Amino acid sequence: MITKRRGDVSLVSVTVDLVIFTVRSDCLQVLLIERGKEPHLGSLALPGGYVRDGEDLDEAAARELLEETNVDAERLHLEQLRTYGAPARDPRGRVITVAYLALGPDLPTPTAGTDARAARWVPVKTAISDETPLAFDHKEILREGVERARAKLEYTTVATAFCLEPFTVAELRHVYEVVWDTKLDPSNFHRKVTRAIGFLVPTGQRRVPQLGRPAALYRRGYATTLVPAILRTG
Amino acid sequence: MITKRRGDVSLVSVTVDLVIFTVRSDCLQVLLIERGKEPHLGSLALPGGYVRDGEDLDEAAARELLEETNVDAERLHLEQLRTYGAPARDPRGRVITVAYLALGPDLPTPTAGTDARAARWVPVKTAISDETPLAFDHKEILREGVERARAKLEYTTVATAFCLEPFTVAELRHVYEVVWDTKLDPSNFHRKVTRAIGFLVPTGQRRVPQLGRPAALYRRGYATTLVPAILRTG
DNA sequence: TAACTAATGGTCATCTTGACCGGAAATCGT
DNA sequence: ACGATTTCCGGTCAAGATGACCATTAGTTA
Repeated sequence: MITKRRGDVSLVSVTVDLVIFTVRSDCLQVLLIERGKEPHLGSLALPGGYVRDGEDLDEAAARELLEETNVDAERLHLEQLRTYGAPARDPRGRVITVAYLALGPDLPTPTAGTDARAARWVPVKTAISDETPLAFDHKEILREGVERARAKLEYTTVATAFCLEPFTVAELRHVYEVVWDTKLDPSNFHRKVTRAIGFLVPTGQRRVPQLGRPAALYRRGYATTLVPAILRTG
Repeated sequence: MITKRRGDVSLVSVTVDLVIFTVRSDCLQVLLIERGKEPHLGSLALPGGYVRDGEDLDEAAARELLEETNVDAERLHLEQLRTYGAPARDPRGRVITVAYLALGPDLPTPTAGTDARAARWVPVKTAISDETPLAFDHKEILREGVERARAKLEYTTVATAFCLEPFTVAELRHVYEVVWDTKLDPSNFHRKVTRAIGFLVPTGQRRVPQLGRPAALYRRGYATTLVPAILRTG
């Protein structure tokens, strides 16, 4: 293991890794790359990379997001998840990684990044299963990302980050159903979501669907916390 | 600024910083140290220190906790808060810090640690005010720690981490009142906490106070999430 | 024009919450 | 000894939230 010191202090490399979720084809999907170099060459992994000199952590996450998905971080919800620093988590030496959670609407199919052979969307159900090995400790990171996303839908308004504006209540409900993997009563969901203060702003427009009654269109409101919360039960 | 590289990759120093809260004399207090060396010599700061070779982040946090407070981390609630890595946050060079939140019962007055001239409890109200300068970005970290602690009391059972077992419902209520800086209705609070599943385990014992009716004694239950949650309102 | 589908509104029993009252169980002062 | 005082803790009640479910609305399709 390579170890350098600055004075009495050990030095480490710092990376950011991204858990990027979207809702695609009725399914919560995560962006994974096929690693293009060692270690773990060819393995599936979370996209990420080294934090550069003079770069803040959030900046590094936004930059990696742009590189891997060609989507401006402005349009996504991006928040820090947790930092992972087990001494042996990377065979190259002491590398700690700051994991970020990114939530966005159905994004363009990503191009392969610099260090990756390929990048693609993988259903979360597949990615977290034991049959899908992931590089480093990325499976643990992914699992915590899923749990964080699920929990945040309860008491924050982040679910709207999965929707392209303007969106319908049904689209928002679909997000909840997919992320939580449950069915929700359309009528009760409609009531909750429209009464929650600052959650949705009606545009006055309507969208005519393939089938059924046209639905009102909304934009995100100013609220970030959801009161009252929408709780998972059962 | 000192910068070293390993191959193409910049190397940074990693520290852990601790936001240690306790409830003392009707007041939420945070453990601060007076720095014993540069930079920010003499300033108030959060306790913390460098992560050592071969040491996991949680281990480093537990070790620093022990060094600064002489309290075994087993008895405290310890969780990662967030990682701070603004490029210029430390004049010594690139140093990122993994902040931890620690919650515990009224702890023994701490001894000064290795890098500190003195360590003492400071009321949070004082510590976050503009009249109290803190070293580095520690004021921002402290503010986020306070907000995290307040939020966690709503939907988790961590409030019991502030209590020495066994404890009474009134002691637990006191924790909520101090952390949230509100008054709570004793009767309604009693109903909520005793009905919340897995929150409290009755010991069958009672404690006779200076004044008033004896109170039943409880221990922590198995639950970590609080259902139903106890929400702050108004 | 009837059938179909999805959006959205309404009803109702149940549960939770906050405000508040009152009894229980201890100590203290006289 | 006995009431005053304090705190614990149980009970009541109205208001609001929730889940289950039905009804209406507004489109398309056969």
